[in-house]
Amino acid sequence: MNKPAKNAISPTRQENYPEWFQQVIKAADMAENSPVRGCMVIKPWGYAIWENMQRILDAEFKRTGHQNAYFPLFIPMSYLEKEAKHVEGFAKECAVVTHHRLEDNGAGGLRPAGPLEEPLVVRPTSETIIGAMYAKWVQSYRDLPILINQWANVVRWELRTRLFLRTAEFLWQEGHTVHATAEEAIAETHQMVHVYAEFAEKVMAVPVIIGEKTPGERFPGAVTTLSIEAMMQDYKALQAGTSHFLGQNFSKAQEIKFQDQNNELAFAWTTSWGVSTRLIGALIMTHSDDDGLVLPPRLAPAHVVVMPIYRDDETRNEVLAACKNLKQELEAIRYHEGSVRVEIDDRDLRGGEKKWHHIKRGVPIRVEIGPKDLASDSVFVGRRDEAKSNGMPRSEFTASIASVLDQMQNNLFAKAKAYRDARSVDLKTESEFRAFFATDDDSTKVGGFASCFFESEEAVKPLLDELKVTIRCIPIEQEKASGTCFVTGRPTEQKAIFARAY
RNA sequence: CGGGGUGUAGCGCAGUCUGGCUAGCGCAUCUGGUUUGGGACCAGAGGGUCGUAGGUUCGAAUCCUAUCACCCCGACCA
Repeated sequence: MNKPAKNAISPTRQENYPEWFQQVIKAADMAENSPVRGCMVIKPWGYAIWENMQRILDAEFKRTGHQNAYFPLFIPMSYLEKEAKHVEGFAKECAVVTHHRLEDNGAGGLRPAGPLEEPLVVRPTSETIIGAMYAKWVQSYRDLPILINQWANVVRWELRTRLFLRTAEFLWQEGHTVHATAEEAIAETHQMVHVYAEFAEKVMAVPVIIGEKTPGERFPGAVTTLSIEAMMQDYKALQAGTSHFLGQNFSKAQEIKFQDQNNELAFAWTTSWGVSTRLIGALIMTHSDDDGLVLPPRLAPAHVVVMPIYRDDETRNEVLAACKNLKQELEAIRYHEGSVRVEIDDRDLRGGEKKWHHIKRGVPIRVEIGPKDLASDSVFVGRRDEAKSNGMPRSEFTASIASVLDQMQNNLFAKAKAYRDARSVDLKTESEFRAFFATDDDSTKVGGFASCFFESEEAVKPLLDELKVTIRCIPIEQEKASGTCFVTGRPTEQKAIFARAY
């Protein structure tokens, strides 16, 4: 049977966006659901993207003075109870270990043996366990700041899960820092949200808005939560990273105290910040098209896939040798923090099938080399962002590869930004707001980012609940201004981005 | 937790109402052949505790009871 002639992915984005998202992941072979409810298996192609993210972010964390460490997966339940808002926020979604060891149940199966004295919570986030250690480590102002990050998995027992966007277990990094002053901690919080924004825009080619969360959307126990917000192709917002100023809430709950330079005992100021495998979801939903995954070159596990074309064993060796030679030459070319990454695909598959395989996986550049190309010392090149392939002299290809990759990277960002800006509006009244978020039966693609003055969360909540819209953030870079609340009509200086969200 | 739905080959499904050939189809896989600068074609093959347990019956994928799992809508989602 022939595959659809037009698009590799069915349904298309227009037809059914959520289903399209699942199909892109499947077609690119990035991840799949596991036998464990809500938990995904990240397959090599997906994991390689994560490794690229890790490597680049980790270098940024180190550059900004942080070190990596590792803390336990299990947290004594009592630790979580110490900060009231924190418990409230996380209790419902915690997985809890109540027993240790297994024994024969007498029916050929197993059963848990000994109950634990105190249940252990599988970390939903590590503020409490890390704070408990910090309390021991911090005695003097000379012990500060503590700037530590950990790469880990966390578990949040969500009721409804979706690959990469919300899974019961996910991979992330969490930075946890301790400072002597509020100013320093606040500066850290801002520094890290800017690291995330820079990463999103420069590496992921995903335009983001940096903003502050309103009290209702804040991390439980935080004084201030900063986030980066991105717009997906269905115009919904995705929170892609957060950075929290925790004030002294956790240090008081956990007794993180130190003697300052005036010989007085003071509670420390803490922060935490994190990004997760959800970034991969953001990547997919920002750039991919109806032919599958589209990867920004800086994160692509392979920049170039080389496909040898041959009919018989005679040409095979010759063509393969040329492919290996090209791979070697390309790999000697520097590209950002490494070199050009090249794969040779000499699997025994038909050419068309191979080509589509790599299109669906989002490889930026495909190169085909056959006997005719050898004769003319040229290569046949296809770009993921262009429908047609073109022949060109081999030397021209190798000389331009780095700049072509950069150009593709920049194009992706520009395209995503234009897409977002086209759906970002300023709205002044409730009727404008309702019209903007009105549900269209023919399409799930309605709404976008609405920038509006609002009096308070309470004042707009009923309308937001009705329309399933949330306050994403109060952008930190917007100009100070005053206007009138789009719901109550009363004067206010608060202005936020409103959107439907994942 | 409330409402609805589905469990049959790796994936997608038909068959269930009305019990009865050896449980079938498409895709995928494997083999052989013809092909090959573009998602091939022909022929053949392998692959199933019909979610699980019990019951009714000469006979159960099909009827009955219980149970488990998953999906959709809602609630929930710092």
